[in-house]
Amino acid sequence: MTDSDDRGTNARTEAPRSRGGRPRASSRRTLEDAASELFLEQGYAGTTIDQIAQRAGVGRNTFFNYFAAKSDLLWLDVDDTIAALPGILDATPVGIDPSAALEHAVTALAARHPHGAVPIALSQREPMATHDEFLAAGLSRFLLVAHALAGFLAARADDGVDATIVRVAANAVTAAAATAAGAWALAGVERGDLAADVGRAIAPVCRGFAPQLDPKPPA
Amino acid sequence: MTDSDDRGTNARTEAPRSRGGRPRASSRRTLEDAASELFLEQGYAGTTIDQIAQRAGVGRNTFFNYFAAKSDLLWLDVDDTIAALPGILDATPVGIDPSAALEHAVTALAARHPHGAVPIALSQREPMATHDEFLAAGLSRFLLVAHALAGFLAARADDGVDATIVRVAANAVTAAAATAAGAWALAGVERGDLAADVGRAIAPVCRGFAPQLDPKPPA
DNA sequence: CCGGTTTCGGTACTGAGTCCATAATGAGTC
DNA sequence: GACTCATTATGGACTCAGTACCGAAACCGG
Repeated sequence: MTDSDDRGTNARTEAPRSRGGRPRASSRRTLEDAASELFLEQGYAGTTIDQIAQRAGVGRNTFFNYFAAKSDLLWLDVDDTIAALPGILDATPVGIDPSAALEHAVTALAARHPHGAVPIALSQREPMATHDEFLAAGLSRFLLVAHALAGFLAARADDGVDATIVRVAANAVTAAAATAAGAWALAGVERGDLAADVGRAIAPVCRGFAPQLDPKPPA
Repeated sequence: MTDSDDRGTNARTEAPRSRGGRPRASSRRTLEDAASELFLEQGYAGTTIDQIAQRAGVGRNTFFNYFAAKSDLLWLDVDDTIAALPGILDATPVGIDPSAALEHAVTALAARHPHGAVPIALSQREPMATHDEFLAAGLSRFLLVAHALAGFLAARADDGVDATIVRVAANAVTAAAATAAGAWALAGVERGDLAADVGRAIAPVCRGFAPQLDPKPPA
């Protein structure tokens, strides 16, 4: 996650292919599938990038053309949903209070997430034993979301609102949502509606920050 | 942070030295100092563990006897404060509502933190350029705190309270506190009272979760 | 066919973290 | 003092992620 260029974390856009050039022999998908298989067989830590590339029929360097780090493979589904966040924020109605808009946007994001899309590491917890690296890579996603929410809040809240409290609220809401999403993912087959779970989790936080974020009624 | 044994993250206890054995030639402190110097001179990424060990007059492997990972060096002061959390939780009065107890404990923890103790990476941000690794290592600390708070809440809250909401509340409070602490650390010399800042940040969260965490008044 | 552009693939390198075998040191014991 | 035992230090060898570089392959428009 040290990159800000094309490849890696948030670059799932399928190759703009501006002009010419050699075609991408092994579409990103092939690497994802190879990795998923190997992770199931040998676990995450027990799988090397060489093996992934080899099974995908590709050179080792090609792997790094598509992913910035091995740990990015653990968050594929989540990255798709995160990529939709900016659009959702833009589409959030403007007439409502900032705290309500925040709650609305995050719930909408959760609703957009495919029901079966559970990160590899969470759906196969036992054979993985990666907790640390998995979570560390997850923090990058957390920060992306929290940063986007903070910008959203700052734009909608009164100018008088302290910038720090905006970031605190954004991070707290993100943490609540992430916790609920994690519990949802770990619930296994009998998991229910992600949006409902996330909504229940963030509602208290939004309520708590509402007095400071929302404009006072003029009365 | 892959370890649960003596060394690493949370082992700042100064050598119980139960019985005999070769003396610890280079007390952990020497390594910390050597690392701090080198980080200032060359930045975090530009400093290798070999260099740190060499300046401390110690073999490379000895470094790993005291720290589980290079990134642990970035969080020395924070680890000290986190180590005090269990004691603070135990000392929190039992007569009050769980949400108030949570707020009280976290504020007390912040109050205990030494005023000048700012993590290396935050106090010297420009020359470091490590944001990613720094934050990833920080997540381990976050989880330690959040887990402790969740256990605390679970013990104090009504039995009827959903376990997930307890974890959501603990994580949201931890996120709020961490955000405020980060802003405090980045504020530079004119930073004020950490406990006050943290208190302001977590109060809305605690207030928001109070209806679900605290026992209903019998009336 | 030719320049331009992009990807592919190999080699080589750095550095973190692990493993292991061995040496050094000290405490307790006889 | 000699012996044993536990603890720590140290060095060598190893794996693997991630980076840098370069030449070759493949496609594009002209």
